[in-house]
Amino acid sequence: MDGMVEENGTSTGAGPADPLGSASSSAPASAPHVVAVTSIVQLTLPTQAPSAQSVIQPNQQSVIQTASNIQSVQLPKGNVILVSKPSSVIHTTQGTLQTLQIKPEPNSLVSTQGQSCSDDSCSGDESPKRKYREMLTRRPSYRKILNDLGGAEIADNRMGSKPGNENEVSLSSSLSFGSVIPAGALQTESGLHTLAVSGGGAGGAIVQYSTNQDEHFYVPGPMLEDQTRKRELRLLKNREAARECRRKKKEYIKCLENRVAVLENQNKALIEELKSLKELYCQQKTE
DNA sequence: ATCATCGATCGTCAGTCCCC
DNA sequence: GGGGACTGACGATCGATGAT
Repeated sequence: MDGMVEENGTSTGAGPADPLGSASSSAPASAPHVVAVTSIVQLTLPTQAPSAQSVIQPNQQSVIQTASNIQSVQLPKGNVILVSKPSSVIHTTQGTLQTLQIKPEPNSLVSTQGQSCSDDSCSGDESPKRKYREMLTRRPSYRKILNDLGGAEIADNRMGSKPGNENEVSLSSSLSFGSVIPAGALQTESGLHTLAVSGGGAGGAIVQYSTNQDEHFYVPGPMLEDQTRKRELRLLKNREAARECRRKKKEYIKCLENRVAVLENQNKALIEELKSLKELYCQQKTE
């Protein structure tokens, strides 16, 4: 999922997995596409309102893109339309003058070059097995994805969490390692039992309880101090890592939602433009 | 007021990845 | 290979909401 779309809808990179990016990079430079031209008509489409500006800017990865700014294509009846439309959603990398090939196939909307590939599925030697393998491989971590997005600067707005938990019981004044205490003495609201025990090391120790058969807690002896300290540290780190991971996951999902919105807008605009082009074509045809 | 349900959040475990 | 980081999965908890 490289090359994600940021909130403003601009692509941040031409990542290989970006469906927009992959659609545009395959056009050979300046390949002419004049086929059996019988007549050429140049149209100038009415300029649209600013709100209807192209969603695909010239410096963007366009869904429909060529290397040259004038291109001819074959229409079903042999006519060629040169479209000059300043705010067209169909841009070249260098200009906005471009021709369209309206292919006879019903499913093909707009194509230059005769290759209407707009996703990764058309990349030649990609076998289905290979694609499945890639699907099954672990996707990049949220950290990587967000780094690629340039969103790594997402503020460290950690949720004011503090290490330790609400039910930590400090009995440092009365406990020592090896103590055995009644279970009832450690009741907490949620039933979690973590003891803070002083002595036996620098700054005391956090230990997990254990119970013996007759419902007493056993405070581990000094030999377990290191183990329990390490465990507590590991749990603490993992706790914070889980928080961070969830935060990144939320960001990632937000990005995906934004991307969906942008692509929906693009799709809408393209459909509208195609509609108007078809109308123009029909007009020309009837004349 | 009480109960059931649902969604969100959290902590923990386990598996995987990645760097040294 | 070892250790740390990351993340999916699971269960527990909590608050909101609707039904009774």
